[in-house]
Amino acid sequence: MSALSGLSRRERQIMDILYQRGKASASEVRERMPDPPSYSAVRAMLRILEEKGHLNHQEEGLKYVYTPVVARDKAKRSAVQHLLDTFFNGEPEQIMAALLDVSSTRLTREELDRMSAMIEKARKEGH
Amino acid sequence: MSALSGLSRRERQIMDILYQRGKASASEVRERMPDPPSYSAVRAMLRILEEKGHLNHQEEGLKYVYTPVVARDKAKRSAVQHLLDTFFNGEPEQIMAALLDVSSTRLTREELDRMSAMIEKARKEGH
DNA sequence: AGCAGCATGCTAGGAAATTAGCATGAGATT
DNA sequence: AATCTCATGCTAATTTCCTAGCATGCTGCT
Repeated sequence: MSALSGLSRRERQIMDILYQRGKASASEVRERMPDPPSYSAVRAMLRILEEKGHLNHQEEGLKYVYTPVVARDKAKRSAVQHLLDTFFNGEPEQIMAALLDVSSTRLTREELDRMSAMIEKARKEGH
Repeated sequence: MSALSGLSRRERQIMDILYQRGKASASEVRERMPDPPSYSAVRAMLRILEEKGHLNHQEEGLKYVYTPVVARDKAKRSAVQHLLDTFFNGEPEQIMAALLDVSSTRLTREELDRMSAMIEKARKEGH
C-alpha cells in the first residue's frame, strides 16, 4: 500500500511539501503548512518522520535540510496509482479528461502537441 | 485547500473508500480498510466524519449507508490539482507521462485513440 | 414468546500525534 | 567580549485520534 496512507495528518502535509520542493529546512516547511503550528512542533515532527524512515537530513551550512527517502519518482507512481483507484475506477482516460479540464486554460498548443506525441509513442511501444 | 488535507489517517482511509465506492455501510468500509480496526471503531469514525460535515448517511433497510458530502466530481478535481502541485510542478504533461507509464500494460489501442481525441478536442477549444 | 443475529448509541480508556517551552551552541554584529 | 539571531536537542503537557465494550432495539426464525 501507499506509504502515504500510513501517515498522520501533519506528517502527510509535511511529506507533500517535501515532495513538492525536493528538500526544505524546518522553517521553510513551516511556512508552507496550512494553519502552521509552532516552529518546535514542526521540528519535532520532522524528527519523528526521520525516525520512521520517511526522511533524511543533511546539514547545509548551519541548518538541517530534509529530503524524502523514497525517491520522488517512486512516490509519484504510487500517487498516480492511488488517484486512479480512488476517483477514476482505474481508468486512465478519465484522469486525462480531468486533467484537461483542470488545466485547460493553461495548456499551450505546444504542450498539447507533446502530449499527443507521448500517446503516439505509447501506441507504438504497446503494439 | 484540499479538504483531504485536514483529515486524520483513518479518516482519510475511510473517505478514500467512500469515494471509490460511492457509498458504503460501516461494515463494507471496514472490510476495505488496511489493517482493519474493530467494527465499533469504524462506526465511531464515521459518526465523527459526519459531525465534521464530510459525510451524510441515509438509512437503507436496516443499516446506515454513508456518502461523501462533496461530490465525487469536485473532489476529483481537487485531487488532480493536488497531485499536479505535489509531484508534477503543476505540469500536466508530466502526469501524462506517469500515467502512461503506470498503466502501459493495460492500455488498449482504443483507449489510446480516445485519449488522442480528447487532446485534439482540447486543442480546438483552447484556440 | 423467546432467541439469535445484526444494527445502532453511547461512553470511557489508552495510544499516538501535536504542541509549547526551555536550555544550549555557533556565527555575525557592534 | 557582549549580545543578538537563529539554529538545534530535549522534555513535558495537551489534544486528538483510535479503539473497545456494553446497552439497546429491530427483524426473522423456531
